[in-house]
Amino acid sequence: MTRAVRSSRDPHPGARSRGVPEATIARLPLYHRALVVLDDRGATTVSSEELAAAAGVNSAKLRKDLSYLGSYGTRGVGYAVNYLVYQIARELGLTHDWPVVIVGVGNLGHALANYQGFASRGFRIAALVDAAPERTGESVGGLSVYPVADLERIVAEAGVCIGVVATPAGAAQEVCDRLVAAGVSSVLNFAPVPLRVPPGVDVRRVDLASELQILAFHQQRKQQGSGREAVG
Amino acid sequence: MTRAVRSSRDPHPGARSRGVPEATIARLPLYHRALVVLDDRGATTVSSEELAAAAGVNSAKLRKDLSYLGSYGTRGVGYAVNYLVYQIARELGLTHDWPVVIVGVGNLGHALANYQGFASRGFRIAALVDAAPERTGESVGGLSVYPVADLERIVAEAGVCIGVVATPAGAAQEVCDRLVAAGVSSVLNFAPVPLRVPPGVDVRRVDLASELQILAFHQQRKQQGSGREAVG
DNA sequence: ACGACTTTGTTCTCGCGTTCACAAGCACGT
DNA sequence: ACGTGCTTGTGAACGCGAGAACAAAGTCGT
Repeated sequence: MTRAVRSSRDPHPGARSRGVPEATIARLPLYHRALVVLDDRGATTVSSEELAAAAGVNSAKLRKDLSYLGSYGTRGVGYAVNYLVYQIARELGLTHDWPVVIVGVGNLGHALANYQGFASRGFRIAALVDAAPERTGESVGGLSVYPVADLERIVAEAGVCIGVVATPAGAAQEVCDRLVAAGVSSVLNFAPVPLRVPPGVDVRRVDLASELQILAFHQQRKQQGSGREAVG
Repeated sequence: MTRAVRSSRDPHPGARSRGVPEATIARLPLYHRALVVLDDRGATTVSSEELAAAAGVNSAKLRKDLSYLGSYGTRGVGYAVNYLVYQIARELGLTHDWPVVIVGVGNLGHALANYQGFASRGFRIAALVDAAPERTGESVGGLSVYPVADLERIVAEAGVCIGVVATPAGAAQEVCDRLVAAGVSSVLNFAPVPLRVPPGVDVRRVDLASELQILAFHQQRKQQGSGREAVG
C-alpha cells in the first residue's frame, strides 16, 4: 500500500481532527462515494450495516470510523445521508477547490488528464507539464502542455499544493524536488521509485506493477497447493 | 544454520511462503526493483543498510522481511545481489509467465496496455476487451481489442488467471463476475466500487481519486494549523 | 591460526488497528 | 407517559506490524 510520510507526533490532545487514525482517513473516500450513490438513489437515511455493505467493510469498523468524526448518527435510525456526505466531504477537504499539477504526459499522464473522477471531487488540473519540448502546446484532455521550465511559475500562480508525478523513474526525484521547492507539499507518485522529501511533505505512492506482483504472489500460492485441495 | 524450524502448524518445512506476512509481500516488489537497479549498476553485493536506503525503508524492517524468505545473506558481507534478485523473483512468481486480460479500454485501459512495466516483470497482456462494439478490432499498444462476449473464450484459451478491471463503475461488478466464472482468481480493480467475489479470489483495488482525497485531507490539516506551528 | 570487525538474523517491546460485545440513547407504538 | 425494539457509539481484548537492540556468524587482516 502507499505510505504516508508523517513528521510530528501528536502535539495537541484537543483537536479532534488530529485524532483520526490514518487507516480511517484512507477509508473516508470509500464511504463518501458509497453515500453519494445512496443519495442519488434517493435514500435519506442509512444504517451502518447498509453503508458498510455498500462500502465493502465491516459495520463495526464503519461505526468506529465515523465516530472519530463526531456523533453524526441517530440511534435506532441510522445516519442522515446528505448530512453525512457533507461532513465527510468537509473532513476530507472536498469542499475546497484543489488545483493540481500533473508532471509527465505519457500514457499515464494522458489517462489522468482525461479522468473525470478528479474534477467531480474538487480537484482541478491547473496544468500539465512535460519535459519533452515537442509536447509543449499539445492539447490533452482540453488542457495545454507546458514545458517543465514553467513548473515553478505555474505552481506559484495557481497556488498548487498537490503535485502528481507521472514521469519515468529517472526523472521522478528531480521533478519532486522542484515541486517541493516551488511550494507543493503533497505529492502523488506514480513513478516506481521511493521519493525523498523533507519533513512536512506527504508522499503517496501508486505502483501498478507492484499491485500485479502482489496478486501474482498469492496466485502462485494458490496454484502450488492445487491438486491436493481446493482453496476455500 | 539449518535450524529445523518445524512448527506444528506448518505443513512442511519447505513451505516458507505460508509464514510471509502480508505487509512484507507488499514490499517485496520494492526490494526487487531496487535490486535490479543495483544489479544494472554492476553491484555484486549489497548491505541491508544500502538496500533499505534504495528502497526507502528501515534497514531492520528490510532484514526482517528478507529473513521470512530464508537466510540469503552473509553476515559481515551483505546479500549477493543477483542471487537475492532471483530469490525474490521466484517468491513473487515473476519467473512465471502471467497472462493478463484487461477489461475496459478507456483512458486507463489505454495507459495500462501501453505500460512497459508489466511486460518486463513477466506479465503478458493476453487480450484487451471492451464492451463498446466500435472499439472491437481497434489496435491499442500493439494489441487488438476484442468484444466482451469473447471474454470467457479468451480466459480459457490463454489460461488467464489475473484480470484487470478498468471499466466504469457501473460495469465493474458484472465484468468481475464473468471473469471469476471464467476461471480468473486474481483481480486488479481500478473501478471505484468494492467488488464482491467468492472466497478464494483475491481483489486489489487501486483508486486514483481516493489517493488524492487522502492527500487533500492532510493538506487541509497543514493549512489549518499554519500560523501556529510548522509541521516537522 | 586467531582475534577483531562487520553485518545478518532474531528476540522483545510497543503501538496501532480490527473486532467483539454491550451499554447508551433515540424513536415509535400503545 | 412509558416500555419496547432498534441502532449507534464505545470499552476491552486481540493480533499484526514496526522498530530497537542484541547475539550469532562469517570474513578479513595479521
